[in-house]
Amino acid sequence: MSRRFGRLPPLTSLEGFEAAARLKSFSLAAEELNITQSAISHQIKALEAFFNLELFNRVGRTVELTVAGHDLLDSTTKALTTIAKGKRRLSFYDRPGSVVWGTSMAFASKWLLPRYSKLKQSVPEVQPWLFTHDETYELEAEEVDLAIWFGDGDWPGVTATKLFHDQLSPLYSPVNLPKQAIPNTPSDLLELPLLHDERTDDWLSWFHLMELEEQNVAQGAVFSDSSLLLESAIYGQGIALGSIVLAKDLIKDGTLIQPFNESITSDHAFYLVHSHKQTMRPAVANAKAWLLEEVERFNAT
Amino acid sequence: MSRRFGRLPPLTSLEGFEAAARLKSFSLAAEELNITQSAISHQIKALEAFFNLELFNRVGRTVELTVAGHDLLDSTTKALTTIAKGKRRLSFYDRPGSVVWGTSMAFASKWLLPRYSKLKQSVPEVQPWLFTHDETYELEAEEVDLAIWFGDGDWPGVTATKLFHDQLSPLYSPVNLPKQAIPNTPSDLLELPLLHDERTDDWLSWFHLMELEEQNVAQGAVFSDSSLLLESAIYGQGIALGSIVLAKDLIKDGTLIQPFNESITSDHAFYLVHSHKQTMRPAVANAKAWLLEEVERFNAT
DNA sequence: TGGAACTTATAAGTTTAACTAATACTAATG
DNA sequence: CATTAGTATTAGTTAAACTTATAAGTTCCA
Repeated sequence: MSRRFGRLPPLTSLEGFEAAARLKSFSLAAEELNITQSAISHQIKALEAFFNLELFNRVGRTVELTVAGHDLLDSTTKALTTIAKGKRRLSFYDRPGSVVWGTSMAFASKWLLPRYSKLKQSVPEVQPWLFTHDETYELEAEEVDLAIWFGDGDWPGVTATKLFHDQLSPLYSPVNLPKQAIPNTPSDLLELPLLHDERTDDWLSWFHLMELEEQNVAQGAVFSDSSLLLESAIYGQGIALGSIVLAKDLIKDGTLIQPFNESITSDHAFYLVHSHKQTMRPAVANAKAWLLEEVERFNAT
Repeated sequence: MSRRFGRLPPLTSLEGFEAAARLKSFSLAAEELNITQSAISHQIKALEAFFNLELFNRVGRTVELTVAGHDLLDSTTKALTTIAKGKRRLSFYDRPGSVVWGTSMAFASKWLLPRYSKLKQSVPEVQPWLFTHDETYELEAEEVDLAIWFGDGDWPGVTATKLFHDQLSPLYSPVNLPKQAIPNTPSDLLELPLLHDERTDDWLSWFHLMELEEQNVAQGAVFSDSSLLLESAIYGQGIALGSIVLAKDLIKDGTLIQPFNESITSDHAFYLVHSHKQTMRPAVANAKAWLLEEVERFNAT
């Protein structure tokens, strides 16, 4: 029977090599790994013998990687990173309830967080970790078990389940917005500070939907984060063209008022995303099931 | 100073773990790695102690991975694969001229191969390895140094340099096509067998360009590989709507005739692609430089 | 039902790879 | 040119990895 990976280089030496290559010094590498400089020297020598190649040029009292050494560093770093991440993943099995979520600030604060107590009730063992990040795309779903991304659902290498389409409609605070400012007709809105999403032509689309053409909507504050947009509206700083999905709870309890039923629908949606390559811990599977149920319930109301 | 990857698990044990997990047997793993069953047992135990987790359920005289074990297998396989590929990359430094090319069959046979002797002249030390593959996308540029891909140039994680846009025009063999069949006007073509690319509406586009609308072009052979398409035309089997870029040499030496100057231009182009993450061996850099020069010369004619 | 055929696990001893200590060597520095 | 700061080497030590031998448990089948 023949091995799957052929004869591998001495794996322990790779750790020393990586440190030496990164720090450009055998001594510093030795210090970092709490072994002697001599040990590093031996490790490098073993690797050089294995590959039958010089990995470092010894110039004076310094060392620098050869081209081959550089090449080896690439794959070594990648491999060790993979192992380190794997170790981190395994550490979650110690705390069997851990589920690592990756979501935008807005989704976390306006949807997920308000439902955490329900999650706790429904799946008591789940102990969530919440990682928020600005852009939908940034993470390679490696350390995150479940992510919520906003987009068109077309991401390679992941499993994406649509949760809900986003819809935008004007929203204001009945408490904090000055009484005389409260809008009765769509054109009243033009008298108010308009609060914008990053896509500043959304307001234009909305007025277009209401058959009010060619309005000047380029006034008012712009928020990169739609959670801040809603909060600004809550503070009475104007009228937001906000997500009625994210604001649903706030609308229900009267914190925000949606004066007109009309809303513009985005072609983007919120998706539940996870790696289809990685193994799913039981707690993660439970949390996923809970989320999908909760979304269904949410969509039904 | 603290280590970059934290304390790593015993790396040698990972190889044993991978084999045991894959083969679902400690004994078979031992056989594969030419060590004893006992050694595997110890390795697994060491890993289980390190992670403080069961990696296998021992059921009767068989073993099966736990969920955590499955998870660890994911990252271990990935890491070991990376190391094995890294080793393979380093092996090319032994034969310092090796350059691994990845191209489509068509580009290899119609463009690259005819120029190999020039490459040899210009960069004598280069010893090329040619990997052909059907689809542009399939390879993660890991073992391939230089690839030529056909597409829109928008691929993540790689450096892509445009070589030339593709253009399609009718082509036939003056020798093998029956004399009476030789076309004088575009509409003559409709009397001949039309040879197609996979995108079978290209012929329609060409007739449209010639202001001959709504023709029935759905006759004749279809080739998945544009190299075969040209060869079919060379054999006189019909008239191909072929790439005048790939066929340039053949047109020049009279093997193929391009009866009309008009050609349709694709929005896709040929790109030279390589990883921007991986280190480039000197021979690869030389080969790249040669290719770009050669393409410039080719485009100038 | 009992024992042959396979497993994995364990205890004890061995080998070998990895590491240390001490020192040699070399290049840079002031 | 001595000092300092790095790597290399040699020889010896330690600890990890492995082997041998055996135990203990399952499965299979006569």
